[in-house]
Amino acid sequence: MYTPYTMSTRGRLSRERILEDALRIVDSEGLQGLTIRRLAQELDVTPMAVYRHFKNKTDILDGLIELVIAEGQATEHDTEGWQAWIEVTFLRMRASLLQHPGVLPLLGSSASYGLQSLRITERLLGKLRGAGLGADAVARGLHLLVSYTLGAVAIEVAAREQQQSAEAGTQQEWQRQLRQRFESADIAEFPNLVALAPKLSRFVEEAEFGLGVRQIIRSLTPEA
Amino acid sequence: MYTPYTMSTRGRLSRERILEDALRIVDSEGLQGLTIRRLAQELDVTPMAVYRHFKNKTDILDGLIELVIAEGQATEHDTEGWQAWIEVTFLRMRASLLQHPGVLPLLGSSASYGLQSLRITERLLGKLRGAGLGADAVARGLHLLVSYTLGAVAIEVAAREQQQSAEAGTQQEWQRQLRQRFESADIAEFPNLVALAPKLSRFVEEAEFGLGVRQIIRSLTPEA
DNA sequence: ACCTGAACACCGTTCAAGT
DNA sequence: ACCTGAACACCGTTCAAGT
Repeated sequence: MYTPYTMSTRGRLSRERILEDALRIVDSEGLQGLTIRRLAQELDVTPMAVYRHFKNKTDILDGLIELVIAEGQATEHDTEGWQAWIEVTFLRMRASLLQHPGVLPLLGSSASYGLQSLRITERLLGKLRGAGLGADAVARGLHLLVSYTLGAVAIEVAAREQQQSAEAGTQQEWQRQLRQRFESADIAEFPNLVALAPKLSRFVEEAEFGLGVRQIIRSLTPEA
Repeated sequence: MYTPYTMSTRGRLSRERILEDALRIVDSEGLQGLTIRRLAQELDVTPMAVYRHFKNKTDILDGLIELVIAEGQATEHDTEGWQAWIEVTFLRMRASLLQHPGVLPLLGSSASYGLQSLRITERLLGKLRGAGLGADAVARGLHLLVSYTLGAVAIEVAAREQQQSAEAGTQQEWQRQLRQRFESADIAEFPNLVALAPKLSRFVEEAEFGLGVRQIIRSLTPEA
């Protein structure tokens, strides 16, 4: 029997395909653009079809985080030297999160204990222990690096959004607007912010993030 | 003319009173519990009355962040010594965010350029410059400390939620469940995670957070 | 100036039914 | 087994009206 509908180019539904479409929607329209109904429309299907593969919307959101983390392949490289390896790994982590800024708010909620996250953590712990660090230094080192990366990306995304909504195309224009805001404030006095604004606004660049990671790595090994 | 309704014990509407009620709802029911309709009900008012004071829901959410930051009074202390002062400031920041975990997802979105945030930043910059650090060290130091704090709190909140939803009352019970999950995983091999689990799960405590902050502070001053 | 009421265009999710 | 259709109890927000 020939059934043209089930043979359509879009193929059949699956967790994978649903998550891919969901991520595309989040990338182009933000997290709030992702609704079950909108997603179903993208999949050429009724909203309820999605519930055959995910138990609810939270389930989809948890899957999205895992997808982004897996896609990033943060630990899939063989950089020489454990310190350089760690640095590259976190640079990749940052890059993959920045590619999907919409999922960031999800990290602060409840997931990140998925299989993909655990795998990356396992590999990082292995590298740090292999470098000869003690158990305490390893644990604190991981915590410092992961926390710094999550926070830095969150700040970077927020800064980019501000910059966009302020219609400040260039960095110079954005700095000019920031300075203006500082100076016209109620208290009218943010001398340090004004003086350091150029340095502070540099932290939306990969190079500066890398310096931060390196500084943390350096602080893990008592020089001797 | 006596008009009992406007003299009610709840008083009149204002931005302040709306934000206070909104924060109470977020604290007790989470961010998704905060709806305009629910908020209006709490205020004994029609949903539309809220729109007289806030242009939309985003406006309310931005206000919430500022309220939490202001309430925290992170810089309102006079601890002796710049390093101790910085440490206390970030410990306070962590504490106030943990008191209102519901607002955390908002930090990763778009605000944090409000007046309260800028004031805290200004004071931190002043302290760091006063300690004799160069402009680059000050900028990177602030970035490291703020990023670390945001990330660490996000992880801490996620961990607490996981712990709660797993109905793991005690730390021991939680560790037992985690270990079980590692060992029953598909790949079945997370040796480092299993070995270090006790150390890793300690990072939901103030003392460990403080150690992280101190390590960053130490890395700012080239020992000499 | 400040609040109300009714309406519009959406949500996530349940349930019973189709093939 | 997998998908549909209709319905339920909600959303944020606009608009015109009341006092």
